[in-house]
Formats: sequence, C-alpha cells, structure tokens
Amino acid sequence: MPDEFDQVVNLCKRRGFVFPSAEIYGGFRSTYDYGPVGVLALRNVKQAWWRSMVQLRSDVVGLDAAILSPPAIWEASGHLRNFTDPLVDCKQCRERFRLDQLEDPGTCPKCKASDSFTEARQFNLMFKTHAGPVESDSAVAYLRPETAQGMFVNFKNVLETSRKKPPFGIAQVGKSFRNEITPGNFIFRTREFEQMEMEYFVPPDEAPRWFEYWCDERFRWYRDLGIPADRLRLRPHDAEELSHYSSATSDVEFLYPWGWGELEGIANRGDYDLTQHAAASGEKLEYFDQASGSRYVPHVIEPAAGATRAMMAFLLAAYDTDEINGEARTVLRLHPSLAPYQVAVLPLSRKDTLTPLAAEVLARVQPRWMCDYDETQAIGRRYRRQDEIGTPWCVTVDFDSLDDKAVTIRDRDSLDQVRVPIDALVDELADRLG
RNA sequence: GCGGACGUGGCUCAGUGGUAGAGCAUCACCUUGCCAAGGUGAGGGUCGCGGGUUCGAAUCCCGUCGUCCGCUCCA
Repeated sequence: MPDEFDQVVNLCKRRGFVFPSAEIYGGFRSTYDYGPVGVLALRNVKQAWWRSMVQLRSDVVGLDAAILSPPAIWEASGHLRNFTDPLVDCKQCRERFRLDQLEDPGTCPKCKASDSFTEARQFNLMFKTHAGPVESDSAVAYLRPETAQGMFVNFKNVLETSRKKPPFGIAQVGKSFRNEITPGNFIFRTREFEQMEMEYFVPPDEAPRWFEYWCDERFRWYRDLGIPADRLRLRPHDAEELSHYSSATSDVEFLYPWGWGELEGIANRGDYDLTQHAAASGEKLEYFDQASGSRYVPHVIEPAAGATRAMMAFLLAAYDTDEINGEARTVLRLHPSLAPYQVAVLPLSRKDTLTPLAAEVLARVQPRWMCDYDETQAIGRRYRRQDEIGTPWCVTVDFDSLDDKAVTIRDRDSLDQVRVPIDALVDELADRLG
C-alpha cells in the first residue's frame, strides 16, 4: 500500500478528522466517528452536493425520509430477495464462495474437491431489527440499505406538493446501513455510511439521454471540486455486473492508493421501482401529462454517491507535501468550500495589545465562514497547522495593524501575503471564495 | 466467517521473563515576532481486553476484540 494512504489515515486521527469508533473499548469494526475537523469537512461535502443538486437547480427538490422501514418496502424493492448472498464454504480448503457465482455448484474452484461444500447460508445485507417493545414478527423493521426507496415511496407526495413535472428529481442525503461481509479500507466501505442520492424521473423515451447527461454532470462535479481528471474515470458496467434494479450503470471512479474504486454509481433504473411499488401497494405511481393526454410510469436515472468515501477521495487528492525554506510541509490543498475552516485568524503575538484587535477581526469573519483562531506558539508553526487541515487563508494581525487598521492574508497555496484594510477584509475573502 | 501478519503514552517506535523509555506532539511560563526558533517545567501508558503458566509477564500459552493483506464487495 503506497504510504499516501497511511499518511492520510494518520493525519485524520492526529488532526481530528476521523477517529475509530468506541476506541476506548477496543474499537467497533467498520464504524468511525468524525471529529471536530472531520465533521466540518464531511458536512461541506454534503453541502456542496446539495448546493449543486438542489439549490442551483429548479428541477430537483429535497427529501429526508425515515431510516427505519417496514419489510413491505424491501419486499417490493427486491432487496429482501436480491440483497442476499448465498454463501458456501469448502470443507476441504476452507475458501468461501457465492453459490450463485459458481460455474459448477458441486466442485470447489480452488481445490477441485467435489461435494465438499457446506449447506448454503443466506447472508442478507440488510440490518434487521424490531420496532416496538415486543420482538414479535409483526414488528420487524429494517434499517434502510439505500436512501433511494424513500424517494420512490414518496413519489406521489412529492409530485403533488411540489407540482414538479418530469423531468424532475428528488434528492436526499442521509445514512444507510449494509451488513457488508467485509468492510475495510478505512472509511471506504463501512457498514454504516452516508449517501447522497438523487432520483431523476423522466419520460421513458428520454431516459438514455438523461443517463448520459448525469454521467457527465457528476464526473464534472468531482473535477470542479479539485480531484484531478487523471485520478477520475467513468466506467460503464458490463451486463453481468448490473444490480437487480438497473438496466445500465456507469461508475464515477477515483484512483485510490489501492487502485480504481467507486465514488458514485449512475444507474438507469427504468420503471422498475415505481412499477414494483405500484404493484405491491396498490397505488398508481404514474404521471399524467396534460399536454399530450398520456399517462406513463416515469423512468428513473439515479446518481448515487457515497459521502464518506467522497470525503476520503477529496482528502487523498488534496494531500501534498512540499518544502518551505528547506523544511518539509504537509498541506491539504482542499477546495476552499470543502476545507474545514475557510479562515484562520492569527495574532502575530499573544501580547494583550494584539488580542483585542484579533478578536474584532474574528468577529467580522466568523458569521460568514467557519473560522479557527490560534494565538499559541510561533507564527510559522501555526501556518503549518492550518496547512495540514487545509485552511486556505490565514489572516494575521500584527503590530502595524494597530496603526494602519489592516491585516495580512496569507494564501495556503501561493504563500502570497496581501495587506488588506480590516474594513475590506470580508469583501476580499468573499471574492477569493468565488 | 476462513487463512496470514500485527496491537507499548495523541503520533512514530525502542524495550523478549524482574514491576515501562525516546523523539515528535500537547499544556504552562520566559524569550522571539511572518512560515515547524530557543530555554525551563508539566501532564499523559495497569504495554488492546480477559484468563492461564510463573516467586515474578509488555515479554511465554489460550481466548477475545480491533487493524492490515487475500476470498468478498460496490455508495
């Protein structure tokens, strides 16, 4: 494993991005907690997504659906049937296989032993629990394995209340849960994770066009937020790797230190979900087009992204080391809108003469952006600390500031220092943030 | 879940049977004042957890939890 990965994992722990969950009890596999700096970065990723997906579009509306859900949803969606892997173990060589992927279900592909398999065991990827005080069958509930079904189940509600017409979308950010057989690679695959999904409902004949559109759109999103184009690719799925609901899928992949891995899947789900739910619930999940007088079940294009693994990709892509005056420096070149703090206010000295003015500067910037404030130790050391967590701009208050009422903005990447009147500081920073 | 490696202060590691160390980091004070400066001092580890062997365990044995690699998987 290249050490870029280890460096970033280490940085995450050291600087308060990500901690292993329940660490004082020895940890709990596949769960992670986001620290003071990490929660800001993760929230910025989700905010950037919401902004591009909902705020800047008039054809997409938001939703926040329940995580706890009744079995009926997952029976209709196919997850109870298809999200189940039948697993067998070879008693001879102890390898484990998916029964449905074996060419010859009677022979072990590894050691060639015949009839050596254990009884197939169903391994369902959904977390099952019980709603209500009694663990009776009637109270079975599932933690959602994807947020998408919330959009399908609410299709009519949203259609009626938002008065949107196809093509239109419903977007949701939230947690999902999958009992993965093997989680791993830090926060890349965890059993509890956060999704950013959007279901885009279109007239059936327009589906292929919108599929291309969203592949394009989503690829660009990552690139515009700072992932270099040569670490990104769009990979169409082969027919045999398509999931049960999809008729076409392309993945936006990132070149992780261990190889290409998925960031986001763009799927053409056709009319599968609405048809399934309509049949199971008895509700008509259709759109009636007044203009043409026609009635149809919209097809769905779904860009589904992982927020936590996206954050990791942004951190990996941003991680850099360089040299200043012969000293090594670690710097996260995060896009300013993703950086935990946009601004750090640093009085050059901790002397009482400077701190009141520094507090005043902080008070001006703090309402607009997430700010850090640090008055300890030497200024160079404080720059390095901010570099390590990706803060794009440091504002220093020095002794001249007392007379000229101006401060210095230091740029993380160019290292340029620009003198700006305190009255013009907010406008100057706003310009730089774009 | 199976096979292999590993688990010592926040981080990186030393310590292989006699009841824990270093560097960095953190905090306080002094000094300095624009890119990890210097000085003095402080806090912090029942060596992942539980059990066993032993007069005595971080060190040996068993179990367990966790991490990494492979089988797996897909946001």
